[in-house]
Amino acid sequence: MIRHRILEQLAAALHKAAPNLNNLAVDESVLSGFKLERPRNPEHGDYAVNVSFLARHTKMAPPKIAEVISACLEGVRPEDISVIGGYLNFKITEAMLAEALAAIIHVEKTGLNDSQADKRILLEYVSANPTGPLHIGHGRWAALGDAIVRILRHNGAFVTAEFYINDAGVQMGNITTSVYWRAVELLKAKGALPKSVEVPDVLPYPGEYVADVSALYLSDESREQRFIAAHANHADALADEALQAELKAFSKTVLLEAQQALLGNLRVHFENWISEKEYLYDRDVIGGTLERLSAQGYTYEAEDALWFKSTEFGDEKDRVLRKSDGSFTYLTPDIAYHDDKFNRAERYNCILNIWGADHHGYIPRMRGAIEALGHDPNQFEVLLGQLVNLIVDGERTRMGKRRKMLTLQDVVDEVGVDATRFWMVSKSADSALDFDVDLAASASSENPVFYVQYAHARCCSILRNAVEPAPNVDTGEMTAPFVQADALKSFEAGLTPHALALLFDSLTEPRDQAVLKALVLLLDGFEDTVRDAARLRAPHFITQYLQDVSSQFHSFYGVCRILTPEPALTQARLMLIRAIQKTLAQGLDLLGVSAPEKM
RNA sequence: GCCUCAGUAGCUCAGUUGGAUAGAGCAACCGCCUUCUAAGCGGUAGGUCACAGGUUCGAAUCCUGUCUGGGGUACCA
Repeated sequence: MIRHRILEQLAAALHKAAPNLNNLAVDESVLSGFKLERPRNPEHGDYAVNVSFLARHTKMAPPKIAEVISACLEGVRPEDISVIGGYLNFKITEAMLAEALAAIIHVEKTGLNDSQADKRILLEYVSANPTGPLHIGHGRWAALGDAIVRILRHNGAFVTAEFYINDAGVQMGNITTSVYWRAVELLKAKGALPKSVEVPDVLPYPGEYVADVSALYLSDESREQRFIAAHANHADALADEALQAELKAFSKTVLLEAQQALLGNLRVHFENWISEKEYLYDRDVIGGTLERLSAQGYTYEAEDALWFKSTEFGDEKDRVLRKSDGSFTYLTPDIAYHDDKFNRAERYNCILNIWGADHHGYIPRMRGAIEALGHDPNQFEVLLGQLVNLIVDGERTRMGKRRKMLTLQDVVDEVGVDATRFWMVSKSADSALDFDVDLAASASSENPVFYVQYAHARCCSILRNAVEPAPNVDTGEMTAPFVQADALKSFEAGLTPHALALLFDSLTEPRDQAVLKALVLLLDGFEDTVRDAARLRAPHFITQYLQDVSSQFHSFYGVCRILTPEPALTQARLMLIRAIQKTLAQGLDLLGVSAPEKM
C-alpha cells in the first residue's frame, strides 16, 4: 500500500518538523487532515497532499509549511518530491510500483484487511411477507445486503445475515382470504361448487399468482375434499378455523419457498430465517418484552389500547403496541425481535438493518424502544434504501398497482443474475433507482457488468494463450508457447520486485508509462476502496472501482503487447495481467457477480 | 404543515470527514480490426454542480432560506 507508506512518512516528518511549525501539537486529529489524492495534472506528481489545513494551527503560510515538512521527509528521494503552493507532490518510483505489484501477486486474496475486525454485525435484510413473489425492490435490498455482507467479511467483521419472515399479522390473513376465494372460483369452474356461490369482486391480493397457490392446494384430492366439506358446513368457510389455519400454513410455505429459491438463484445467502410466528408468537417472547417496557414505565393504556411512550425518545407521537381488538401492531413483535437480537449469544455490537425509504418514519420509534429496553441505540443502524422505479415502455410504473406486475423473477429471467446484481448495487442506496426493463434486457453493451467481465475474461485469455501452443498464422504449424507453464508458475511463486524491472523498463513512451503507472496505483489502492465500501456500506464504490480498473486495463492492452517473443519480458508483463485478473475476480466476488474466464 | 432522500453534461449517475482545471457510462461526431477476444481503444464536442445568501485562504461538498421531484407522516406492514 503505497498510500499508507507515504502517509506514515508524512506523519514522521510532521513530528520532526513540529518545532519549526510554531510548536504544532501533532496528534491523531491533525494527522487525519492529510488527504492523499491523485492529481489530475501529471506535473503535480503521482500523489499529492494539501497542507493548507495546517495554516490555522501554525499561523504560517501554506507554501512555507509545505517547505518545512518536505525538508523533514525521510526515505523519499528529493527529486521525487516537489512543493507547489500549499501542496506536497510525490513522484512514485518504479521500485515502489514493482513492490506493490509483487505484493498483489503474493497475497492470496486482494484487498483483505481487518478494518472491521472489532465488529460483530447482525444484518437483517429483504424480510418480505410470504404473501407473494418478491418484487424488483426486494431485488435491490437482496443485492445490496449480500454485497455488504461479503464486503464486511472481507474487512474482518463477523457477520450474520438474517431474513425475518413476516408470517404473522393481518397480511397473512389477507393472503389466506385471497387464496380461499380463488379456490372457490376454481371449484365453481369445474362444477364442484354451485354457481350460486358469490366471490367478492376485489380481493386483498389480486395478483394472478394467488390462483396458482389455490390450484396447487386443490391438486391434492384429500385437501380438495376437505375444502368442499368445510364449505358445505359453513356459510363462509373461512370461519372454519382448521381450514383457515391449513390454508394459511400452505400459502406461507409455497410462497416462502418460491422466495427462497429465487434468492438462492441470486446467490443471496442467509444464515438465519426467523419466523415471526414461530420465533416470537409461539414462544411467547413478546409478552416478556412488553413487561420490561411497562416495568420501566414506558407504556400506558388509553382508548382501549396499549401505547408506547416513544415521544420520550424523540418520536413525533406515541405508538400503539396492542390494538383495541387485543392484537399487536407490527411494531410490537418487531420490538421483541430487536430486543432478542441484542440478547443473542453471539453478542453482536452492531444491529444493522436494510429498510426501504418508505419505512423511514419507523426508525425513531424502534430506536426509542431499543433504548427503553436498556440497549445502546448507537449499536442500532438502519441503512435506508430509496425505492426502485420500474420503467416499462419508457414509462415509470408504480409497483404493485398493476394486476400483473413484473416480479423480480421476471427481471432475472430477462437480464440474468450477474447483470441484475451489478445493476442493483451500482448506484448509491440514497438515490432512487430507475430500472429500465427494456434497456437492461436488450442492451448488453449498455450494461457495465459486461465491460468488467470482459476485462476479466480477456486477462484469462492472455494467461491461457501464454502457455498454450498456437498455430502459426502463415504456415499453420504449431509453435511453442510464449512461456513454459512450469516456468511461469515458479516465476510467479518466487516473484521479487526486482524481477519486474523489465515490465517498467520496456515501455519507452511517457504516455504508455503513465497508463502502466496509473494501472498499478489503481490495483494498489484496491484495499482502500474495500475499506471505504465497508465503512460507508457502499458497494457502489466497488462497481465504480472495477470499471476504472477495466478501463485502465483496456487502455494498456491497446498500447502494450503482453505476449512477446522474449520469454523474460513476457513473464514480467504477465504478472501485471495476473494482478489485474486477481483483483477483478475478487471485486466481482465481493458483489456476488461471476468472473467468467471466457466470453 | 412536519420528517427524509434527491436535484451535477442531451440521458443515467459518480464525486463522504471542504482543496489544484468538476468526472464516467450511454447518446452525438471523427478515427482504429492481417497481430494476445473490436463485448475493445484513441479523439472531438457537451457544465450558471436547481436558485439565493452565509461560513472559509478555499464550497458540488458545510449552514440558512427558496423552488422542483420521490418517499413517509395508521390501532397497515
